[in-house]
Amino acid sequence: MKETTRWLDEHEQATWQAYLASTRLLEETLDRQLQNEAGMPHTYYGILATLSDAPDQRMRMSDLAKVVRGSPSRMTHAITSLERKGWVRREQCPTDRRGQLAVLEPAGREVLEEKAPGHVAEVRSRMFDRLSPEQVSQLREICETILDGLDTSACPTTMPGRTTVH
Amino acid sequence: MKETTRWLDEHEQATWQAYLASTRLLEETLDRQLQNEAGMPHTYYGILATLSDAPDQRMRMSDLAKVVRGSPSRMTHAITSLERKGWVRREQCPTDRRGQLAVLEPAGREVLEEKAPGHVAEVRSRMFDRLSPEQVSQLREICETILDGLDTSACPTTMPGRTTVH
DNA sequence: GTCAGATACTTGAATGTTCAACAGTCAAGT
DNA sequence: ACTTGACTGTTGAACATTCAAGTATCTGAC
Repeated sequence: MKETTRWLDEHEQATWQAYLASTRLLEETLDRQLQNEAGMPHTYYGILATLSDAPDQRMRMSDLAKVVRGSPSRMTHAITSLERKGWVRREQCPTDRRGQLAVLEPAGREVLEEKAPGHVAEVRSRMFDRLSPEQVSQLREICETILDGLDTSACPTTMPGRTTVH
Repeated sequence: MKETTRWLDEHEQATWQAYLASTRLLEETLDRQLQNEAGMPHTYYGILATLSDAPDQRMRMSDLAKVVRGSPSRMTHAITSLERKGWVRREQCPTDRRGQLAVLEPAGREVLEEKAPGHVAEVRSRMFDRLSPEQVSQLREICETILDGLDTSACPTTMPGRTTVH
């Protein structure tokens, strides 16, 4: 308990500041873009995208929550909101009466297909187009390392197969 | 307009997924820790920390917003909330009658000093302790590059001098 | 000096997130 | 069969953030 704190040195501080600023600003930028063009935040887009990759365009709430890394509560609220827009529908899980399935509606798939190109373009222009191939690899390595230290549940390295871009 | 979209290849997708997951999860972790231990979100902690580094522990709302990269509205709400907790106080700006100064209260400084070690420890254990020195440098480079492409206003590379850790 | 436009901050409504508490269901043991 | 405990999902309140609109003040051009 008595140990004196190991503060961040100058380089670490600068790194931390840059990290915070860039990650927040990027998230904010993507959020705003999707909000304007698709009428939903980035996280909701992620939900639709995940659903569209799922077999039969449907998924259990809890699984969805795991993949997207959101709380159960968040999922409930999110799906409720997406349901109101007609982009998603709930369905009783046939094998488990506790369960609910979130099902992507045609309208939802449409929005997704319509807005995906713009979104990818944004991601590219803000991130991948600015980094060298080596930097992309470095970033991946770094993020996966950090993730390993955080992710108590869920997949350590592999992602479920995705055909669409998020 | 007709251009076919350049989708992300497999490696880019994996990178993007890892990036999203790690940044969100890390932010969430820090947020939760500060919420539990200090009773405020990470962004509010950043505001207090910024104030504590400012000359005379005070700063114009707009300058504060610039440094922390938040909207004016956010600042108003945030300072209002911090004021309610007695950690900050508003003061009329002497040179510009439109202006407001946010002033760090002793109580605010106390919370900051009390909670800073735990916060730094968390940042270390989640991030810096897991990365090699080269990776830290790479990360800094990457974040600064991305930031350059996003930051319309504010400082491109240099941060205002900070003595405290965030 | 005055007026137009920019700047600084506030307000209130809407949205998304979290948390704690809850109800229904399952699975395992007894 | 029953009970216990885990799991699934929902609810409502609290909170942070955004957006659009509004007020007050400053600044510069005329």
